[in-house]
Amino acid sequence: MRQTTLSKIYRKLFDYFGAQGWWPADSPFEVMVGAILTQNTNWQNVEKAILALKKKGLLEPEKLYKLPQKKLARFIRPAGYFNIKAGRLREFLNFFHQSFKGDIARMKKVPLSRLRSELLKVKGIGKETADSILLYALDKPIFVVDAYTKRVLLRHRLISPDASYDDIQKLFLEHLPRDRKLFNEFHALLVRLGKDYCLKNNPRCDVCPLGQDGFLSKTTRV
DNA sequence: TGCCAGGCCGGGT
DNA sequence: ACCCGGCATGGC
Repeated sequence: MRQTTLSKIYRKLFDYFGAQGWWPADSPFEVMVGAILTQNTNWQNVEKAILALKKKGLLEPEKLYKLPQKKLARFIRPAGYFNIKAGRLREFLNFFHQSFKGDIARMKKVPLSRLRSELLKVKGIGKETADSILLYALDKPIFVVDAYTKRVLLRHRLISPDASYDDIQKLFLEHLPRDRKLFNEFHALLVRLGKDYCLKNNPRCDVCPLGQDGFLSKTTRV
């Protein structure tokens, strides 16, 4: 891939869609909770769960930390997998409390690579969730790869079907300036494109902003 | 009405 | 190192 390929795609998406204003949340803590709740789940359902917690004033580090898992599960029910996710949130909240006393600023002081490996040790936090937390809650310069990212890149022949998370992440990290605002906006734009034009069952390739037959020539294939 | 949504884990090969 | 089943609600 040429250096400019991703930059061109970014410019094209930004010109077309404009700024996406991610992550939709009132606080970094809400981003972290949302990142776990949205695992393999429609964002609309996550919003319901978030709202349920907000209504009870529970969407704060200490409050949620003290909430029994059983009750937590009841509030986040609309987000699906609620028992699994209650357990995962519990794991994360323990980590957040024990390592940083529930303090975002304290957490932000840890260097990116070390914080990432610590997050990945938390049961229930995988690469995408960790990177979402790092980028969108803590302003760290890391790129988030998700199902939309893969689908869009695959459709435009910029990756092979068996490309791994790390393969795809490397593309962005190695071909773009290390700029957290760029990473933030770019990923949000890819999701937007994925939602509006690159759906699994209803693709609208004929009117895709990046072009119908793949964005660039075949020589740019990875 | 079935299919899908901003994954991850644990056990098996 | 992969592959698969399980986890669950709500919208279209």
